[in-house]
Amino acid sequence: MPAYDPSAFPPFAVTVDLVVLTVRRHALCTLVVRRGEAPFQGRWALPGGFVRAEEDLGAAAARELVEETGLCAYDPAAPAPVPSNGAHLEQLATYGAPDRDPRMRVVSVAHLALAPDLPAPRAGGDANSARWAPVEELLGEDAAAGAGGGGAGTLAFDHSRILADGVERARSKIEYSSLATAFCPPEFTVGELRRVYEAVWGVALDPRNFHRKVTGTPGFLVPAGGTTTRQGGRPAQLFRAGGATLLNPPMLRPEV
Amino acid sequence: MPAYDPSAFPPFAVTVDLVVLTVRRHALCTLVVRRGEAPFQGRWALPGGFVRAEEDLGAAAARELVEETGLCAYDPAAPAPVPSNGAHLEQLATYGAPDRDPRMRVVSVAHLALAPDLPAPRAGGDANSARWAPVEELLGEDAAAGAGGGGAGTLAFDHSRILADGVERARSKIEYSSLATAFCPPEFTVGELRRVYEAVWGVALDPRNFHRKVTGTPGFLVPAGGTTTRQGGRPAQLFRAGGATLLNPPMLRPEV
DNA sequence: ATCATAGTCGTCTCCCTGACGATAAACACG
DNA sequence: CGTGTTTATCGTCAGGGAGACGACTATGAT
Repeated sequence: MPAYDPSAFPPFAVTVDLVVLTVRRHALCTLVVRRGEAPFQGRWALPGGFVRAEEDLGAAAARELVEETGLCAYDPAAPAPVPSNGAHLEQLATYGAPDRDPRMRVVSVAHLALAPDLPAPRAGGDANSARWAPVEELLGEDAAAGAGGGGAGTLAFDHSRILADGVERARSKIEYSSLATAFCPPEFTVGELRRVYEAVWGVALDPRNFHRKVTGTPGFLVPAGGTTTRQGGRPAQLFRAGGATLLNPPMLRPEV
Repeated sequence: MPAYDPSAFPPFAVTVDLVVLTVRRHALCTLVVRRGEAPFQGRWALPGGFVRAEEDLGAAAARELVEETGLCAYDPAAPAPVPSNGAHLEQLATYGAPDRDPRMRVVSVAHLALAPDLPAPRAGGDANSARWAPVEELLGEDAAAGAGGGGAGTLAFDHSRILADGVERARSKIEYSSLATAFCPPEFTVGELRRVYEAVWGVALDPRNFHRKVTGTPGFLVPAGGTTTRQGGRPAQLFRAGGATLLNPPMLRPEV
């Protein structure tokens, strides 16, 4: 085995790609930007960019998140003071197939961000080249776009795979953590939280059992001023996310 | 935002580091190698190495695994034919703090490998510079080594963090998947599987309830010839891993 | 023969969950 | 102003799974 030689290593570019998920109009959506350049020109892609020379991976992801959405990533270690435009950010996985970028060897550290519903995307200054796309539309949950897998509306590079991995991570993680509150504004109702679960999982949940589960789990929700708001029918109690991060026992998504 | 310019990117080195876990003598152990060079010379570190120019990340990890242990990583997609010296291999996370290697900017894609108990480590030809170290000894589950966190026996670089993340991944993943069988030989008894859980979680489990759970979960275990073996008392039935990869409902580790 | 060690089968109770009835509090109508 | 609709919230009930154990079985060690 060759010795660890700092001067003889293959040159890599390292980027971060972002899977930014939100719930809009009862559907799970992700932020995509239109490519203006050579490979996959005109196709939609996940936002991302190069990691700078003296920048940590998480910092690069947070920087890209601000540039693309204006969202401020909050540290999971921090206590309650979540800014109103805060988003959950975590590392997802790293993708480095030799041919994933035809121009050169690029290793991309994908990150997953969960954000509450936002007014409109602003692509770092360039408008209309970014949008919230329903995940179902991009992934075609039902075997999209004929043979080969490279359907019409599929994302550039291996971004479809990255998106699929990010969505699956989000779907499984809200089972056993309180992460679903990251999709909600600072104060929210039980019904709003339930609609988040329904949108992410793509299923319908029983309102009564859901209410019992989330209000009965200590530390999950704390009443926020006991106030109410309206969204249709009877006013609902407002909550904010409690300190608990782990849901035990978990709330398993219904099978089949 | 600067355009995607392939010729102007900061130079990175990309490596893979391996958290190879196994269960030896009732204890969760990991493979560590002794560093012979400049930074952290003489300290123990996780095995790893550079990703080659035309090599996929997973391939690089599998190559390192063979070089260090002789273990052959099997693809999770593959069916039953698991080689006797096969190991589970999956990507863990990527670590890229700017100062994690004092010599240059190195981004390391850590991987997690789970292997059955092996005779003895062979460090790619170099013996006695590799060993199976009990995880508890390396991580000091009980706030090891005074202040600062850089205790006496701690690993080089940020490898203690990587190891901790890998161990936590393994601990949580055997809850809801059949991954614990990766620590066992192709044929094993329920008691051996239980001792794996006990070693990984560091708890004692009720043999009766454990037996009921694993034999009652369809697809988890399949009887292997109905044969028996001895390990002390009454002979036990032999099983091999079934096709099921997900455990539903999960087997949650006891709290506190 | 007796003991120690493991494996395996049962039982009992508690808690959680899914299914679903019932009530409450707002709004949109006519 | 009543009625219907929508949503929130509380209750009830049956079934399943898990923790706590008792009991029995089949080996080897003494």
